[in-house]
Order: sequence, then C-alpha cells, then structure tokens
Amino acid sequence: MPELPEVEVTRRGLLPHVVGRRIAEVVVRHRGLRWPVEPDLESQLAGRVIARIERRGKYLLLECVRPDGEAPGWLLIHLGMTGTLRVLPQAPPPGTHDHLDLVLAEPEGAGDALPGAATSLVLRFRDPRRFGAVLWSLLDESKLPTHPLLSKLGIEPFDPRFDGAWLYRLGRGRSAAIKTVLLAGDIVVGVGNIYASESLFAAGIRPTTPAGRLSLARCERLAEAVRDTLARAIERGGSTLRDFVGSDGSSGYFQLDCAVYDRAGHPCRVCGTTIRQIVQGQRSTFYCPSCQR
DNA sequence: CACGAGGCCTGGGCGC
DNA sequence: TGCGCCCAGGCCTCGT
Repeated sequence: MPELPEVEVTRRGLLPHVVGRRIAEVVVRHRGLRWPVEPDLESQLAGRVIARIERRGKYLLLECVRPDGEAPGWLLIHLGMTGTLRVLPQAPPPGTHDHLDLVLAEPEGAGDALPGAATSLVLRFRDPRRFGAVLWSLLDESKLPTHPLLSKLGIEPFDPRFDGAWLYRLGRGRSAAIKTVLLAGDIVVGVGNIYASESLFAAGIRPTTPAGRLSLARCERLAEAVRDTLARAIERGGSTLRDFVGSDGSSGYFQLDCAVYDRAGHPCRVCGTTIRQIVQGQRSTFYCPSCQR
C-alpha cells in the first residue's frame, strides 16, 4: 500500500502520540519479516524513549534513546506493500498479522495518577504480506545515512536540490524507460508504482521514453509533477490524521482519484482517449496515449 | 555500471 | 461452493 505519502502521513500521525514515550515492553510475535527481526531487539529497545521520528524515502526512522543518554539508536521501519503502524489506547487481542507491539508508557514524571495499563499505548505493526521490515541500528545520526539500506537512496522529492536539472543530469546515459528509472529510487526516492504513472501523466511524458532522451524542459515539468503529485497525496492523507489513534487501519491511507492508474480502458479525464495499460519491469504502467508523448 | 528478472509472502478477485 | 490462477501500491539481490 504505502508509497511515500502514506509513510509521511503515518509519521505525522504517530508524532503527537508516540514521541517522548518510554518503551515499556516489546512483543515480537513473528520474526520473519523482509529480514529477520534481530534476536535482541527486545532487550535493546526496552526502557528507551522514542525521541524523534524521521523519514528517509519510505523508511521510518525512530530515534530511541536510553535514559542515561548512552548509545542512542534507531529503529528502522519499512511498511513494505501491506504494512501499517497504528496507535492503540486499548489494544485488542493481536490478529494473525500483528507481528510486533511496542507498549509505550507515559513519559517519566508526567503525573502518574494511574500508572500502568490505563496510561499506556500500544504501537502495533501489522503486515500481512511481510515485505516490511523492522531493524535496529546503533549508528549515530551522522552515520545513519551510511546504513546499507539507506546509502544508495536518491534525494528526497522535497529537497530543494531536486529539480529538472537534477533529473536531467542524473538521467544522462540511461537508456531505461523513465517510468522504470523513477521507480528505481536512485535519482529521487518516494515515487512508487501509482505515483510514477500519475506524475508522468501530469508531465505529459510517455512512460516508455528512455530517461536519457528527455530534454531539460521536460525534466523540469516532470520534477514539478513529482513534487505536486506527492504533496497533494500527503495533503489528502493529512485530513485523516485526527482519526489516527485507535483507527481500524484505514485512516492514514487514502484513495487518490487517479488520472490514469488502474483506469485501463476508461476515457482520459482530459481528452477522452482510452487509457492504456502496459507492463514495464514486471509492473503495470498506465498512460494516456494522446496526452503523453 | 546499468539493466532486467527473480524472489520474498499473503489475500482477494476472477473464471471454470 | 471450491479450486486454481493471476494479480497486487516494494525493493533487495543476483546474473548478464
């Protein structure tokens, strides 16, 4: 499910409820995610305080500090295709795919009138397909970008350095289709299969165009389309944030009314031409053969 | 190096 | 109703 907008909306939804809380207990029910959950995750995390939540690409990065301030570490969470993170005031019994819970206590010294269960929250990771990941890293902030899973990522779409010139420069010499190159994530992160098709439609670019053949002007249109498409999706998701706690999992996720994605055989909303579906790199691509040249 | 295919998993929808 | 097949929004890893 999640592309960058869903991950960002999850981050924003978690922030007010989770940051500053202490991890009282870690319950791992299924260690077989994309990579095995480290055997000592429970002992590493217990007693730490979640100090910050950052995002890099589609990875959520939770900084978890010890009360003594020693050995700060990061919990890296990737939602894969079907992952969700939810905050539950009264955690229902876990379902089959609820692989991990962090039981979060009230911050220290915050009026412990009713200590224990009444004031604790559960942060629950669910992932039916288990393409997601939960990893522990002791790298400090300055070294975190060197983590093997983060080091090869392209820049953030909202980084001011990401523009047409960036796209143009890094696309030189690449013969692969622009859709495939966007998806690869080594030039810019966060563009998944849906928003790749949507961004290319917004820019009027045929998905099969070799990346290296795009003019600077077209790269500028595409960079703008990527930013706008993602920003609009985040905005849309943001409207569900007030329901973030205790939701059934639908909130934080959203149906963008797509221009082309999943609309094969339907008329283009702009020109009426029938939307086409093709396969690129074993993934579906949708485009309007008239609007996109 | 760049590229494309394979593989990890489960669940839902479809045709028979 | 049941079964098998295909498909799914990610992305790392490997072979060419």
